[in-house]
Amino acid sequence: MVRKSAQDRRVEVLNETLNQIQLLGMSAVRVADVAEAAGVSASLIIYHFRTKENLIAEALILATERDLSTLGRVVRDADTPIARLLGALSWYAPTGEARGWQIWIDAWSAAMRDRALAKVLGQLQERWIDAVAELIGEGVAAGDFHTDDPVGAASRLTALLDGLAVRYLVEFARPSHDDIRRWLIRQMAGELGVDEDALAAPRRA
Amino acid sequence: MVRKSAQDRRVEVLNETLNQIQLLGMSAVRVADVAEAAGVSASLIIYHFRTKENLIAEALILATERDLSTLGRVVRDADTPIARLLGALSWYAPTGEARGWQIWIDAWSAAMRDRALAKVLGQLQERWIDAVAELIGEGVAAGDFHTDDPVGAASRLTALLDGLAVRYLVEFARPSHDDIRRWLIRQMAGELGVDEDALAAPRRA
DNA sequence: TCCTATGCTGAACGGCGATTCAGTATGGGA
DNA sequence: TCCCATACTGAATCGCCGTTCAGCATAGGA
Repeated sequence: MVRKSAQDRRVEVLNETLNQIQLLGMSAVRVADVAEAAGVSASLIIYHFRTKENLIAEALILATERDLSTLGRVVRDADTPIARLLGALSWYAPTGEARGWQIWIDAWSAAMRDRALAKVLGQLQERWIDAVAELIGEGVAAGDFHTDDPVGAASRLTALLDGLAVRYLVEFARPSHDDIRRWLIRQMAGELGVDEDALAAPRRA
Repeated sequence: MVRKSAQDRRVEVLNETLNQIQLLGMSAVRVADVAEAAGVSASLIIYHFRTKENLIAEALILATERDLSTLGRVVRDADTPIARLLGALSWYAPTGEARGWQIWIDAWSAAMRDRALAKVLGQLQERWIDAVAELIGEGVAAGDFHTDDPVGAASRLTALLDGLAVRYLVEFARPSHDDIRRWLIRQMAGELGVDEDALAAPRRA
């Protein structure tokens, strides 16, 4: 065993924890699974995190931080309001690269009975809605979008995507990639008073 | 212990199972919890259902049947297309009387890793969408609604409600009853080309 | 170079919870 | 009335898994 600094080892283990949660589900992961996947002993994990509950809580916090910072990057990478909003929502959508979706569905289920977890999820969701609302606000200021309730529009857009995510990930009667994209654009058009075509091909506009 | 017919005992236990799932969560219920709540021994439950997994699977099947038959009743009880659709969706909404919502969120999480469960949920969801689509179709025929894609509209409406249900039930930044109702009506109006006012007060129309 | 703080381990522990089992008792048919 | 199929039970079993513990080993400062 290569000896590492506590800090390094912790993030290493947390990453593997996220992998395993995604693979096996939050309620099914065993400490031993994470240990094996990370190539360390189970006791090491307890040594660093004290309890399994702690391990999972920290892993979820790490995941929210990552998601939010990725969101920031995605937003910074586009220039027009339309492209930025579309980029953000496309990344949020279950068909995007956001690999963590399954984790959030697990987390919802757990959070219904876990105050602390509910709080973490609440912050994540609030920051998502705020970010989307802000993008919408920018678009309104630029004259691209038209709505008098950016926050409401952001809530509804993300809620629709949450609902679609469930259907996409649970694998039954799965809506196609294209359906989801089309529906997202339709919803944006309706909420923001934009032409669907302007959304469908923003780069060629 | 009063001795009952196997059939009676089974439904009794299944009901108590659903209660306990809602109370404790699908992954946390123990056979002993259900047994205690039902006033029987744990062995009785295994006697009737062979395994815990089975017990939960059967309970969920029962729950879907109930939901669907309640849906049928709700729909039958209203007369105009607008009232029927609104009734159905209001019942589906997490603010409605549908007491089982938490169970479905748990079930989503489990279904991501359980083919059989995913199939049950798929059927439930498909029948919901079909029913809603049919109501929309009726409304279109009657000239109340306008859309060329009833199934798509039904999918999006129910997906939005799924997403809102999560926010409502996880208890963080919970949208209010009224928000949800307003948003539902707004979405219906957008999807179906109806006046929001006609939806907001259908009985006085 | 040595020494120690600390990263790390394997083996054992402990308790929990599903399932088994051997047996009890009762409702309903003959 | 009697009898037995079967509903039902308590106690025991058994495997699983988080956590503890006693010690090992190494990086890095003195």
